[in-house]
Amino acid sequence: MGRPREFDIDQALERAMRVFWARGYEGSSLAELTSAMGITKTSMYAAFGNKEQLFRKALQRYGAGPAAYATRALEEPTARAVASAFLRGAVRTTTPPGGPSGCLTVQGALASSDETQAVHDLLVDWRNDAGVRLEERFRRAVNEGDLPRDADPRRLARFIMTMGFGIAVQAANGLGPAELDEIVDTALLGWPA
Amino acid sequence: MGRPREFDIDQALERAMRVFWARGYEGSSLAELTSAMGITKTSMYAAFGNKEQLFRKALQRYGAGPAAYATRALEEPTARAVASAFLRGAVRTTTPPGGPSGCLTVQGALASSDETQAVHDLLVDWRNDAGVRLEERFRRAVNEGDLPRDADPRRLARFIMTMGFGIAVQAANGLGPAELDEIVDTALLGWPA
DNA sequence: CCACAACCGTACCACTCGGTACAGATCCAC
DNA sequence: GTGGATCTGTACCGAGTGGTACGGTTGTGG
Repeated sequence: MGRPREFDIDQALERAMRVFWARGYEGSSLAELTSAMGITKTSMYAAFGNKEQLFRKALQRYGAGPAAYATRALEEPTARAVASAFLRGAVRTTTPPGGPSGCLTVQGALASSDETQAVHDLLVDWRNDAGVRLEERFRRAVNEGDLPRDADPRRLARFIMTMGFGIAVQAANGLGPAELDEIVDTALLGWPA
Repeated sequence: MGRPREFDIDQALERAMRVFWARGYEGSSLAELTSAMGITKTSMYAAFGNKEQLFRKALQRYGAGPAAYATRALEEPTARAVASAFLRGAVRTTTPPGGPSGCLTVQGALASSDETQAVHDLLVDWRNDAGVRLEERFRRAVNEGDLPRDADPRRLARFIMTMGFGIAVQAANGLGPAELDEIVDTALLGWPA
């Protein structure tokens, strides 16, 4: 039906994701986005709707790609292994050799002007969801006796999430994976049991 | 001498600081800034130079005001007390009852477009300086026998800074002081000695 | 009292922003 | 091969951006 699109929609989305990752939502202009995607504004609007929807799809891709470590970590056998895998995944993702430093979901829109509020809220939910999944995993660990009975899963999950966010900022600050791994080691010193 | 200015420059700067705090550098338009400051663009340019210099002065004010806890914490007698005071100060500053949540130096310009690069770099330096001061304090603690001889001051400082940044993100995410204090407790469980 | 210096407000500047109208190009189904 | 559907590029839109020119206003020093 009709003229087929001349660009690879997947590759274009990947490139848009990287721009958002490096520049944040507000800092990414349509000009830079479409230039990186190798298409014109018109094609972008036809394929993705508008800037906000492009960001939403880029965020989905981020969750399924670079941030998939967060979901994979939940499958580790013990709570400690989950925490460790989560944080080390965060380290690797926020310091990719050839890509932008930091975390898309943190740099995307931490502060919010009126018009970016929707995106801001979207990211708040995204980050909170990640924390909830971690909390549920730790709750399971308590039930399974993997964590002490008096351990507080919510508290532990919030602690790990806090470390993850902090790692994202440190990565944006210029710290490399080796230094961040040391920080993770330090953070896990007080881990229960 | 000429006509004296009709507004309180200190109060105007305070209000500008709060706008930057809530909106970030890019998200703060001159219209919103000057409206909050209660002056016109012309007066703002006459008094502060331009948007970037206004931000620099707002950042100075932030360091001397809301973020002064970071310097005060260094005066605590033990390394543990320093770490605790630092993080609890971060909690209180990032969750002010009537003010914007989060930390100006984190939300200000985490991601950087080309034109905000200067501000971005300024904030990177600011954050790194805070880490260095903490590191020096912990090094002193090792020398004084307050921390174990095999403790790594830089590593500990980076860990505490990471927690501070994470707390800022969690505050922007909606967590309150009580929940953040719990996280601080959890973080300090593994503190040496 | 008056000249000069500084401040204030309006009106404006070039530019960029996200977004769109429209015409031409390119394909598939019939 | 032709109609209709879709994609592409250009040219454009109104609104908002940071920043400024300029004339009117308000003060102080001589």
